[in-house]
Amino acid sequence: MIYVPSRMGQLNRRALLRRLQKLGIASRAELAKSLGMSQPTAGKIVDELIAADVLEEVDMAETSVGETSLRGRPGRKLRLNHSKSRLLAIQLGLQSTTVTPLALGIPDVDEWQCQFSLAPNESESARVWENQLRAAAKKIGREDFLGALVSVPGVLDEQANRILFSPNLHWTEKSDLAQIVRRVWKLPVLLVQEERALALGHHLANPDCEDFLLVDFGEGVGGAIIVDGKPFANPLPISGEIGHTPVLGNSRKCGCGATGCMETLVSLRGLLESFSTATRGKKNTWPQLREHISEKGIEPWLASSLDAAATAIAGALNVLGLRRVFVTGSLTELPPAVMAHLSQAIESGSMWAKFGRVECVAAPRRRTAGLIAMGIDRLIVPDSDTKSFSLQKIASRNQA
Amino acid sequence: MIYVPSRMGQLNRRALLRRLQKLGIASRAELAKSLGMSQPTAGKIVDELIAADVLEEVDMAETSVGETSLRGRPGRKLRLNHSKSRLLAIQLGLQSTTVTPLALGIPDVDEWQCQFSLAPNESESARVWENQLRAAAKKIGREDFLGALVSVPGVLDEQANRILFSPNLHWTEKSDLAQIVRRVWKLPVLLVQEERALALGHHLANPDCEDFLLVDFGEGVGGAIIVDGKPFANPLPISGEIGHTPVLGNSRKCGCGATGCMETLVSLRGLLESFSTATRGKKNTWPQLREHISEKGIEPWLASSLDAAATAIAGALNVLGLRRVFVTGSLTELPPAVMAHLSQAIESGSMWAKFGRVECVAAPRRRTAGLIAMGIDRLIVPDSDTKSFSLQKIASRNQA
DNA sequence: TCATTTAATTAAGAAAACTACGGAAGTGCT
DNA sequence: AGCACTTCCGTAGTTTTCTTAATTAAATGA
Repeated sequence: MIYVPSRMGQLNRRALLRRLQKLGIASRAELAKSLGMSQPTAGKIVDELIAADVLEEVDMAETSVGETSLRGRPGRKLRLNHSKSRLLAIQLGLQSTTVTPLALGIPDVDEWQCQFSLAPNESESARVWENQLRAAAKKIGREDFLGALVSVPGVLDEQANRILFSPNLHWTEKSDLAQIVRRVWKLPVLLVQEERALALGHHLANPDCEDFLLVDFGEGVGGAIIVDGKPFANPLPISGEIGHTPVLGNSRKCGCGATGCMETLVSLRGLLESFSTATRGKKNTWPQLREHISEKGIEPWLASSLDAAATAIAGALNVLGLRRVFVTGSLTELPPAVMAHLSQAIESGSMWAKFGRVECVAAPRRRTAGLIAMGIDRLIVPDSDTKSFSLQKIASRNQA
Repeated sequence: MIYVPSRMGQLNRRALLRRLQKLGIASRAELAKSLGMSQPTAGKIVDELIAADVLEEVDMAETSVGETSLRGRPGRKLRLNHSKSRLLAIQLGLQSTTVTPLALGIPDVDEWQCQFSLAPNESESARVWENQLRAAAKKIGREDFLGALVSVPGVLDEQANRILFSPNLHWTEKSDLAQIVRRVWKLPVLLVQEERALALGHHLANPDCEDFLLVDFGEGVGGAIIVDGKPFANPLPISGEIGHTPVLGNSRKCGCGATGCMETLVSLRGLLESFSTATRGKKNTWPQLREHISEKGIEPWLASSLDAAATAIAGALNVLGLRRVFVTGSLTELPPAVMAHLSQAIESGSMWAKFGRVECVAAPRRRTAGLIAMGIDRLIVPDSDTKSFSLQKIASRNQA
């Protein structure tokens, strides 16, 4: 059954759900007080969300929370429905695709129920992929999902739900991925840019961090921005493309077509290329690199690459007015000296370091959490796109 | 008389006023249709705003607008009140301070009624400044202003209405400028960061441009960002600090305390320094530079400085997902080849250029327009900071 | 057991939007 | 000029949604 937002004001519903995400667990009364809305309003919204299996009441016996004020009738605590799979998550990666059903609770680690590989350069990739999805669909079975969320790499047009540019998975540019998934599951489908999913996931798992830049090092270098607890977006279907910041004096060709992009230096391949050159071709694998660094420390060739990344990141921090960077991916697997160097270089280039502290720390990739966050935001309490608020009109429109 | 927002929902009022800013002139019916709200609602809001002297009806005889649908009763057109000074604008510059009353209509060029200079290194700058303001107050007389808007350089904490850091006007860091102005005029006072005012002004004058980066070249290099027609902001009192993006290989000391900031290369002083070096000290003035460039074109020393600026700008565009840059200030006074080079360099580093066009054009400084935009946004239709929307509560709170 | 305190629900009322309708103010045709 | 037609704007009454106030529920501690 698809969740149909009934007439209650969406803004309050969104606000309440966001707040609950932040608090993790809370009672109706706590939510009402914390949002400044009346108890009856909060109560009604909660009732609706429970009826729609979005929230669930928690038996307080099982959870040991000391937060409760000791006197008076204890509140019935609420949380995101942890016990029922409401979303279908699909991750499209370079080598493999994974699929899993998800409840709305925040998973500690990413776990995928199905995994299958797509041979690269397959002539009919889209068709093959669809068949693999069908197999996964059989395995997973029919639950009443609210929608499917697909994490995809590349440049994504969220409005049109289409991939504009994907240097490593060119076939996705021509196929309508959302359409394919919809054919298999007959659900609302939302494509989510990979890095943005990571950033959202980090935010959902660390709700106190409301403003940060996440930079993911892998095949390329991608970024995503959370401002005010929301993903930063704008009309252009591009954002956080920090890996393609030009680096003066760098002449490597990038997959994007340009020359000198920062990611040609610090992506997996970029680092290995520099490593190979520095060792005169003797060593060129990732484990060798790791070992090499832990023995020799940060050599000049590596320092200059890291500095290039730090420059781009510091520039982004200055322009965005942020003070926190979370780093995920390959760089976090190298000896800690690497992150230390990067962190130090970012700090020296960042304006905010003159007033306060700039943080740059490693973090795990939380893709499924990000997809959940997106699902809640876009499927469960959708934002009626209308910028002008005629609340009642919007409500009635949604009802239809 | 101070404008007290009465009970009508603020969101709709904001939306309506924004739309009218965008349209310039429109009737109640046009506004209602364009916003998707009902005519009675739009009518009521308009009536309120007229009563508060924020809007005025325009005699259609005088304006020749062909837009009107030819049949039916013609609507009574509305626009921002152009005939009455509602705001007091103050511009705090390095050499001089200027003051002027402003109506809400968008001025074509900045005009300031009073101007006075503050000798640098004055021991009691704050006190002297206050006295100068008092003189200006006498000259301007007592109109019923809604508030005062002060354009200030440096790093501004908008929340606290205080200057955190101002490398060229250190005395402003210690004094409470808002308090000083309030002592002179007894009005609500709003400090506005200089570059942000420029960006807002550009937006108000060109309402179709809803997303852009503005870069101002002068004593330093400052930037400001408009996303979705609104100034981009976040918790940190810093943003758009594009001039302090580190440039690899640049070892000039910056006023901010760091080394290698981009603005040490392309600020007025930075350019002249490079110019002087390139001509072995023979030439070092701005007119000489202008002439030199128009004779010799873009020499390598200049090209590399411009490329550094372009790199920072392109990086910002990629991260923010923007495709438009407006450049104001000194760079626009140089021969057109300079802007052409910059524009070209930005394009080659920007991701969006691979999908569509990236624009980089010169624009005039529209500071007063920016202050008006800020005044409308923050004084006339203030945004109740509350993020959770309990519309009625907010309304009653404002009433009190 | 009962007063106290806090939570949740119910009922009644108010705010701000909406729809529907009617008069006003134009154009264009006869 | 008169009349049909169209569009604008305001009034009146309705609907939606939130609020406050009152009530019931569920705990603690004397």
